[in-house]
Amino acid sequence: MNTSRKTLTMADVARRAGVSPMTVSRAFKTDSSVSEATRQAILKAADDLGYVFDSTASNLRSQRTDFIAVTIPSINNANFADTVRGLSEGLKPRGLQILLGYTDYDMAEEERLIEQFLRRRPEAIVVTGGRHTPRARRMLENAGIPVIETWDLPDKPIGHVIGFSNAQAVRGMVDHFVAKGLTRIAFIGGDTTRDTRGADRRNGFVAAMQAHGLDASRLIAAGVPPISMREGAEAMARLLETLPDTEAVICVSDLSAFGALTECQRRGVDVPGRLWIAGFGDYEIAEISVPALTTINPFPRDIGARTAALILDVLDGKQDAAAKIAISPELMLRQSTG
Amino acid sequence: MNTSRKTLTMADVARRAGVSPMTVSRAFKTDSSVSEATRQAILKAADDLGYVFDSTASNLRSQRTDFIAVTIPSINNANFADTVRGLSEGLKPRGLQILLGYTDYDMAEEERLIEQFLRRRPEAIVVTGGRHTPRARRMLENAGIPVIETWDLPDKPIGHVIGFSNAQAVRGMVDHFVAKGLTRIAFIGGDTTRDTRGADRRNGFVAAMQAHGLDASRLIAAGVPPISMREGAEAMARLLETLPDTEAVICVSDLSAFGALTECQRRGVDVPGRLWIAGFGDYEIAEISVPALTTINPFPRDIGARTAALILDVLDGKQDAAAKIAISPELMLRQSTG
DNA sequence: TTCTATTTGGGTAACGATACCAAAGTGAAA
DNA sequence: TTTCACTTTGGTATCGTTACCCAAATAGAA
Repeated sequence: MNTSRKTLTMADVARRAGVSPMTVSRAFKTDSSVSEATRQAILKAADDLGYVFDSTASNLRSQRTDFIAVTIPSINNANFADTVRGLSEGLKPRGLQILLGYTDYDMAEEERLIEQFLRRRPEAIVVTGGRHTPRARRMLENAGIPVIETWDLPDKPIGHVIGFSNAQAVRGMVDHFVAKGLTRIAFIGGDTTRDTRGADRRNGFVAAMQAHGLDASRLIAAGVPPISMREGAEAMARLLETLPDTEAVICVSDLSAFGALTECQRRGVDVPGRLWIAGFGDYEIAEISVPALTTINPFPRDIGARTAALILDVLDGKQDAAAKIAISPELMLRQSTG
Repeated sequence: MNTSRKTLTMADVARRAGVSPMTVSRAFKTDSSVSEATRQAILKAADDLGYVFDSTASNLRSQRTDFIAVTIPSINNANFADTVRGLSEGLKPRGLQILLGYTDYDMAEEERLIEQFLRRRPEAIVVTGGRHTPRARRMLENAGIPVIETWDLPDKPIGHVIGFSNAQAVRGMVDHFVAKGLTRIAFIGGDTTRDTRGADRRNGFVAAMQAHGLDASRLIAAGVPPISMREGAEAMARLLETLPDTEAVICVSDLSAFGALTECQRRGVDVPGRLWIAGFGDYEIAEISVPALTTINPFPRDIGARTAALILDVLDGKQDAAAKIAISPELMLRQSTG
């Protein structure tokens, strides 16, 4: 095919099709005014030559990249993956490309990522959470593009917000347990504030317990966040040894909850007979494990879908004020809690 | 801060720092020849103004984007996520950015994605699997950049290959079961060839069974790939009803294997007492579930890390011939198989 | 002090597409 | 036929950075 390594440009295509480069440019845009006949001739010529449209030139001249920058804490998390899926499905019809990066739950890394991304001139930027380094915050404020914070409801948003209060969601779970007559409730989570949403959940747990006048000190720290199944199992082992009279455990995520459940299975501890276990996130495993896990569904895909819809509205000028969209997480009661 | 919406350029920074734009450009590259004093002054000036480097212009002029395009079947799969992690960690020190897209196990979608990506002029492109539409294959062949196919060992690679034979990996599992004296072995997988690696695994199962002179017809089709926990559970229900004398089941992935296991738990079928179950992928759940699942570890992270290393070598000109790197998946024997 | 390396900084053109403006072509109405 | 409204095509300059080439400054050697 294209054996010569010389770069082909629209000028080459234009020459072959007997038109001007300008017309070639138009032929490659769906909505522009070229007669269908010439467009087909041009696309044919381009195909014959093996021409590949060069976005880098287009980006510079048109000052549009069609990139939407998205940062998530981890690429290996089904919840965030669902948000990205919702986002990308909403953006695809408009030809917007996601520029995805993960911060590894590290705000310094997030700052670096945001800086790298802004250099690439995205049309908008979506970040996870409402907490950032001061410099990251400043960069976002001055970026001159729509900024959407997700998975949280920060007090002082940078721009748009689509999320929920992690603390309040956990409070709902605690309220439910207390209503069922439980008092000795524990929380399993990471041992730092690195995962800020995880820390918010723990804070929500403590606040809710205190609001009920209950002991909020049954906190099992299970290593550096994000904690997963293994850490959940280890934490449960410690819980069973140090606080054997615990009646229920709320875990920072379904993954740690499932790990905790497996530890009970290994030790012959009956769930929910002797101990209740709940998670967070409504991962697939929560629904299918035996027993199925009570959890909280924050509708990750919706977060993504609504973020996409918002971005399109803002880019279309249909939305000028900063939006604040609250998602209502749903308590999913299953067998692991009675 | 930067209230005016007018775009700042290097010329603005140059004026403020009292140097030429050319020197500003040098100050933003780490290895170029500017005195440390002027560099600091320039960076200070840039920071004062709120200048943000414009990659789009840089990309065009330098004909380098520092993008590595990567397509994976699904963003919601821990195996592929691990590969991406290995990749991005290997590429980060060189300032290479991953441009990630997912095909949803659809070759037509992969073709569209590849076309979109090539327009952005990446330095290299990594694809999952060795099967593509003819047009996608042609585009990759003519892209003029390194192409790496992963997670497979195709007969006719486009360029470089880093992967393993899915069929052969499953054959190892069958061999093990047969050596243990089992003969009635079933396979649970998706019901189309949409997931080509999944289809390869099923083919490997059939070939291995036939090689042993055993009945290879115990194939449970469990819906449109990729199948996950729920489909695994449904398939197991069907298997237990239609072929109750089955001694062992190999599942196309650990997720479906775990789903199958939960169905056994719901029905009181003892695993491994009455039935063995094995998966593929060595997901975290395989190690922690009760019983732990026998599986095959294809070292997804290694695939990514070695792909990154290969890309760097090729870009450095240290590697000119097409590499063919075979990963050896490891059989992980756990409690679910005796 | 003179002269040769070496470092540091500047000028100019170009990367390849498209925004903007203008002209030519087309068909219907007058 | 002429005019007008509209569609289709072309010409030119430009987006913001950097490759390339060269000059000035500085350092070190003789």
